[in-house]
Amino acid sequence: MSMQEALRAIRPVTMFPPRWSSHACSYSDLVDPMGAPLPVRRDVEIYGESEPAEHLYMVVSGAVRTYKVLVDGRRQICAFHLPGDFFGLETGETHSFSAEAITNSKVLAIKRSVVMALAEHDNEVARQLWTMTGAELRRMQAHVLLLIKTAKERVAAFLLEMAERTGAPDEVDLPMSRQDIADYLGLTIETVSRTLTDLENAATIALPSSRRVVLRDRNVLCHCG
Amino acid sequence: MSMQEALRAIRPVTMFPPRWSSHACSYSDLVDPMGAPLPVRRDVEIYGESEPAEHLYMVVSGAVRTYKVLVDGRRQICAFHLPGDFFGLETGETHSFSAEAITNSKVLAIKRSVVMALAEHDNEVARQLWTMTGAELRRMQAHVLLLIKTAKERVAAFLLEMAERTGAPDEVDLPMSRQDIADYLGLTIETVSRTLTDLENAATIALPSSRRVVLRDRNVLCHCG
DNA sequence: CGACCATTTGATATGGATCAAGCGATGTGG
DNA sequence: CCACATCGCTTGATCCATATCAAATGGTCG
Repeated sequence: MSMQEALRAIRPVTMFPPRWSSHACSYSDLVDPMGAPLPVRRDVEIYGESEPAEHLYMVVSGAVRTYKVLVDGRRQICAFHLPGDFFGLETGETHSFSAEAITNSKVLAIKRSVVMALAEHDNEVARQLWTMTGAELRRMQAHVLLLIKTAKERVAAFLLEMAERTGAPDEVDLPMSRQDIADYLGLTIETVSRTLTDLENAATIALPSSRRVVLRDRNVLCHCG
Repeated sequence: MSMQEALRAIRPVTMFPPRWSSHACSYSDLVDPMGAPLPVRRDVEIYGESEPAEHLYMVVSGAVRTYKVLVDGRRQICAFHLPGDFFGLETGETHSFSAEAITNSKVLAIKRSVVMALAEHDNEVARQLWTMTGAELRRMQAHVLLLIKTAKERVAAFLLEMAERTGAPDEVDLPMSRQDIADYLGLTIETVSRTLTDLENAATIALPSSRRVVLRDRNVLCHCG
């Protein structure tokens, strides 16, 4: 039985209606049992860093960012999570990041205790948990390699990554703002914007609108920028 | 039974004498079964990236670096591994990095197939594997946060990390060269050197020798540099 | 239409890279 | 035992990619 099958097999216990008001309280206060996919509105926090990690999550629709804010206010986005992606599966007792919906999204919240109990008896579930964490690790390793490259290389790699992950071969609809992209790539919005303009001028990409990118020359994108 | 106890319980099958000649062939060609700690000389490769990941490793003594070399020759050191640390435990079929001894070291090589078989029957071993990967993930996340900071902050954080990990409260003996540090922090040797000199001039650290650092003001080091 | 927000574009500043030279240990051969 | 080569590290001078500051543009919603 795969992880996802296992998760699906858990009978929804309760479904909470989407009636919290903006940032008033944390999403995770409300989602105690595992339930049906829950709507989260744009920019609403799903959990905060250092909160106890009682759940892990799967994106059903929309997009989620996990991030950390440094003391001086700088924000580093750790990852973007798209439909099908799990997030919040750190092994420790508390979350190491915060998570917010980028657009109105639906996420499935799963009680850690339930998964852990399942893993106890089902080796396959335990292995899936490990594999998922390993995939996350690989992504972080790739991110480290990104951060030592030039602005052009980072933006190009980001576009390729997004194209890859959304499945669309050479057209991407970005759910996130320039600020989100900048905070993910360790750049400023101005540099991201300028780099995109440069790529467009070089006919490597096209920008029908600011959130829509057409990859016109994957080859050039791959070989740096 | 803990992971380490489990690993200890595996009877050494063969011990290979340390008789390979420098880079002539990969260390991992020689270490087929799990055996007693094996000596690896300074700068000798333990495994290369994209080699099949047949083993995972534990540092017994010395220090190991895992790294990746980009097409243009830049090298990014992903992690330093000190005695007691495991490395090479990616979940995929092949290693995603290369590993080399920084100083003459001893490493324990463990067959993945043996560990996997063990994990199959022993939930505790499976859980340990997961926890270790989770710890690695956290370290990578911390590394990403490092790479968006200033040179001074990176160097300060590096010194604190090393002090933390070696256990010595305020004196560190660095096993690695300035180039290693630079490639870990995403800086140049010149910048690392200058930053250390600045910290010394500010009486935040002392440098009895280039490889030995005394932390004189942890507080200042924590609050940036 | 007008306010607002995200994005782009322009001008300037700067942190760290690069290029280049000097210095201090360690080791080797005469 | 000392000249000398080597290697890792430090220091200095200059350059450049990206940040920063500032303003213009454009799209969206009341």
